[in-house]
Amino acid sequence: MGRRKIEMEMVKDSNARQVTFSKRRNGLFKKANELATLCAAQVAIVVFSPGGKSFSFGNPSVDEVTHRYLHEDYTIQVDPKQQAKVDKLNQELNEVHRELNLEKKRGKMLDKTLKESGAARALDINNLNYDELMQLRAKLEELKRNVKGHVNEIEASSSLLMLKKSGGREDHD
Amino acid sequence: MGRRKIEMEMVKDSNARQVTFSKRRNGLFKKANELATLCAAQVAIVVFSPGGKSFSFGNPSVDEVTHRYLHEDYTIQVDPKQQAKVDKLNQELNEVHRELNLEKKRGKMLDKTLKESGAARALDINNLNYDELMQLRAKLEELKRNVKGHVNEIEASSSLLMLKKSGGREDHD
DNA sequence: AACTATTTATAAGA
DNA sequence: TTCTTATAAATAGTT
Repeated sequence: MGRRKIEMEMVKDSNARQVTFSKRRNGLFKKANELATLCAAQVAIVVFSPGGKSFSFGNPSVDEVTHRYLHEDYTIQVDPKQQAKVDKLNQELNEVHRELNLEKKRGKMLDKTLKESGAARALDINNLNYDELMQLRAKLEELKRNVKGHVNEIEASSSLLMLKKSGGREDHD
Repeated sequence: MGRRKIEMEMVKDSNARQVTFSKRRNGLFKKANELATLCAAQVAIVVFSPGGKSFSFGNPSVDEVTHRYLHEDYTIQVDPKQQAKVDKLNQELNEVHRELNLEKKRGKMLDKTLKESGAARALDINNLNYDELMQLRAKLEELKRNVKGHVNEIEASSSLLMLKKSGGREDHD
């Protein structure tokens, strides 16, 4: 779209490629914003440059949209006689997910706070003494032991309960 | 971009909005595909229509790109004298993450298997007796109690160790 | 980073 | 929905 039509293959010159990447990334994000605005749609885009740097666009946010995508509502199709029981179990499961999400949010806040004081924080880590480091290491090893079983339990229960999604889903490419 | 210039606000007529959504979603995915092809970039897009239906584009796949985004490598910047200790801790942390990811993959396989036998599976749930349902419920409650603490531990440790990422990251909107 | 000749996307109409 | 077409927007090559 410009002075010449170009072949749809990787731009060979790495400088030209970087320029094209930058221009088209901006174009893509602008289009995404227009789609969200005009159509009241939610949109999330994540792009990695060839150099491995990430760029993102999200409306209302990358996290909210990807979370919705990854956790699209699943509902069990059951005999109406059993519906009450299943509803109760679904409620339990939703509660677990809600708690997980709350904790993740809290974790992010923590991350953000820590990142904001970047340099100072690095110092703190440098100043941990050997005992403190070993304590942290032990904690991580305990975590490693526990995480495996718990994730298994969560996934198994989820699999059991989340069988049929409401609404459709289309994939392209 | 056509017969007339339009205002950048939600299209009021819902039929027109649906048409615009459909056209522009295709345009957006096409642009994304071109960006990936021309620039050897990775791109993931998730869109929810106002009606709540999801559409996605991914190169090489939505999952691969979002996973990379959510797990971008974080590395601590430290005094070289302390580097050895920190390397060891980073290794521990990476091990935890690797295990988490492995378990998630296993969970997905399980989900897939279960979904493939959709109808039959619904029957199985219907045929759980009351005791079995209560057992499952108890399991979920136990999970709920444990999940909170464990996620806390993981996030706290992560926050401590994942301070400065290698490579940058830019957010738009 | 700005410019501009072209190509591409798309709003409206059929 | 799909196609057509007039026009707006994006962008490839240039400066």
